[in-house]
Amino acid sequence: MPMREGRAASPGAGGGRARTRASHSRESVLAEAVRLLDEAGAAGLTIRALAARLGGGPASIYWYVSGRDELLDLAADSVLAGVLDAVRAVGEGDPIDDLRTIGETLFDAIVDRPWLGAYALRDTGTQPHSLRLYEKIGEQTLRLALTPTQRFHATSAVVGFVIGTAADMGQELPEVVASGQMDREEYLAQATAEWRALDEGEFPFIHHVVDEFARHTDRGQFRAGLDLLLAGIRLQAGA
Amino acid sequence: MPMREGRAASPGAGGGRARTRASHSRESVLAEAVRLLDEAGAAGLTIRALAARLGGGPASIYWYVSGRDELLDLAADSVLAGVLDAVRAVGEGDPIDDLRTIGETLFDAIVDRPWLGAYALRDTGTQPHSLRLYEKIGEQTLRLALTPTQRFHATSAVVGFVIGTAADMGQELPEVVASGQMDREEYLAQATAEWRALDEGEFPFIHHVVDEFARHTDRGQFRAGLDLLLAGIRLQAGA
DNA sequence: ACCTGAACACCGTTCAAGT
DNA sequence: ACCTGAACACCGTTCAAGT
Repeated sequence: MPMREGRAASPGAGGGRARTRASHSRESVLAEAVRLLDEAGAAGLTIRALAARLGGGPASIYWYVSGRDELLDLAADSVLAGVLDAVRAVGEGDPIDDLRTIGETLFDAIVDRPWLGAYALRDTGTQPHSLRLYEKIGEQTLRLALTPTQRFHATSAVVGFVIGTAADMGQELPEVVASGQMDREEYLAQATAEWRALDEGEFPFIHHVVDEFARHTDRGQFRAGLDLLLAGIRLQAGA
Repeated sequence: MPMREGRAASPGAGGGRARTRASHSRESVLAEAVRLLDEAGAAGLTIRALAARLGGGPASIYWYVSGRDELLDLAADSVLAGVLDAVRAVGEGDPIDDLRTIGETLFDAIVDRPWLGAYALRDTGTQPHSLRLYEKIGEQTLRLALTPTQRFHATSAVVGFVIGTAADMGQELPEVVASGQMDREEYLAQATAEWRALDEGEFPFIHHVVDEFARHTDRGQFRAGLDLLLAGIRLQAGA
């Protein structure tokens, strides 16, 4: 694991002498990885494409990162710095409300960057910002009348729900939208039509909620689910 | 999309004439895919490996399936037949208890087959068993005093929590366990040690729950979170 | 109808060698 | 200390051709 502190030797800064050899830094590698991920998704982040954009060969990446997996882990974690910053002031209000605020901020970040879902908050050992975000969420439960076990479970549940739901929604649109053949509205309309075509005796629930489905937004659905979970936590805390 | 009904022309059945050309069926392709997934995980399911095990060339797979993605989708869905069967009799008890039973059964199936997490209940349009499982979960909410919108949200929340949490836990152990260098206990011990080494002033929550973390089981953690969500749903239904 | 052969256009990763 | 060149051992997918 060759992990050094990046010394920020960004090309083109200063001197003006013509460069023949490419030179990166850990920060620039991760920043470019994030840019590539934003443009092309997780599948688009290849070692070779990343190296090409940095102006070097594939092998150079391995100086900064042990492999593609670690690259994804670190790139995802680096983005959580922004989430952490956005919730820095949270923690003075009603604890449940604050949990909701943090959860929504994290959810929005993943909706913005669907590739985040699969890698955010995965390994607190290698992801420093994930660790701090987990801590931040957990701290809200310290202000609730719960046992340590209950706090641990409540925090895990919130994290699991937010990440799980967001990750699921991020990849929800199968192939069609990704390839630009269809937008979200068309997709919803088609799925709705398929649901209506099902036998009503065999699928009573589907028919019962098909109108809700047609109207739903991912964010509203997430918000409602999070509120149910938070209601359960509040009940347990007797608050 | 060349999707025909499989006609089950499994080799070796009947005649006894020596076969020179490989011959599959859609069912045998999916069954072998599941076997490969169980042995080697999602990364191990390559078109080439699958074809080799079926005794043919890679191109033959494309007769039964439009590509690797559809293969994963269908293989995952095929396994849900077992889950559906296991919960067929559920639906006569307390609705919340029945939701818990279905949720746990699905969770256990994903723990057994970690590759399931990323593909189960993803697209009701192409996954018939996922559709039926979603219907089954939703039907329990029909017996609760909720509005259609609330039923839709409750069902989505349960599905999201179960799949999300299970998927997360299925890939939770990063590299070390997969490569067999470390078992779960060692991993937990190391992570616990790292948590204890953190500054207590900066990470009060981590220190507060480190003992719980050291003792926790994935299933217990899942169960506790699901109960919090179900408590929220029960509260909303006034039951 | 269903499979083969062979190619196309990629991958991640390693490692000796260079600077 | 950090990067290049070049190779190794793979991939998914396509498509004309065969049976």
